[in-house]
Amino acid sequence: MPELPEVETIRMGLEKRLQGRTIVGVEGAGGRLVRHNPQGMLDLLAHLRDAQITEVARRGKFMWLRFADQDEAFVIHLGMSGQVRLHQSLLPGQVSLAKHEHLRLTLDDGATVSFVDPRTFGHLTISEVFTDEIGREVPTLAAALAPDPLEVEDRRRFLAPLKNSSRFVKTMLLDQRVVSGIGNIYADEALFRAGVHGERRGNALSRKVLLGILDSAAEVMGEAVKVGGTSFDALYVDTEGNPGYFSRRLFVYGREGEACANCGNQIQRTVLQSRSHFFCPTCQVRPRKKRLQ
DNA sequence: ACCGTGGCCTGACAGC
DNA sequence: TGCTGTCAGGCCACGG
Repeated sequence: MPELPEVETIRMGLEKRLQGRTIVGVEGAGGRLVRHNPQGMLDLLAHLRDAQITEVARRGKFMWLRFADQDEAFVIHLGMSGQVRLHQSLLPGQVSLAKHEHLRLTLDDGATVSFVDPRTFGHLTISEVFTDEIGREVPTLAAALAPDPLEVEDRRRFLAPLKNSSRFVKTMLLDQRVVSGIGNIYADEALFRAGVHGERRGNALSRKVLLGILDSAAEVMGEAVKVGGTSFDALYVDTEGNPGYFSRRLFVYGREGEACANCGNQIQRTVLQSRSHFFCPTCQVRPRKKRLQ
């Protein structure tokens, strides 16, 4: 579930408490979460044990820890239901891993970091890093990822694939190889703010309109980071267990039948590639339909 | 190369 | 208070 703002909220929470710390204890349950590791859970634990954390980094929805004297990063992807929780110390009765707790790290200050994921769509992976075309060190696991709109100021960098394709613009916003970090919530919010329907084709939109969509995406995600992201339920909470407060500032997502804040007409929901698409039918003009024979 | 669908999983919620 | 169906913030693999 978490998109860029939620992952960034968690990254900041981790950075505050993990940077400079050394991992003194590791406990892992294995299973689906480590499916991308060729060497499995034991190798992952071996990389983490006694490692000193130097950095907590993020691109799009991927997050990773870097360590002193290691070329490998510990990559965390939360999928739909992944959580990372910090505790000052081990609570009584917390000795063994809880249900859906797949990995637990103990730090040299006694704090613990737990990775929880009921649906196991997320993954935890050790991956080597390389230096990408904009000079950032990123894990090879995330090599196909485009940069995200909050790390690249010049949004023209994202234009070419959008402008040259006849795919739906919403589909491309969700394509992490085109621009990363945007998921279903923020795609709909960015399109609403830009006044563009998600079923417009990329090559049917002007560069100006496309840049406007990218600006809106950066703007809405930046605002969401400031209030800790979007929580609809207890599935998304930050590292301290607190929800984010951006759901009250969503204009269209999850608001089918409610009045559009801009024009007062009813927000509609449609399905695009098996996923909900929320939009205002008057503020976001649909593409012209081909005349049926 | 694209679109649409279904699958991966569990839990929450609505309606009966 | 069940039960059953539907849905979910991500992503990937099919088939057409």
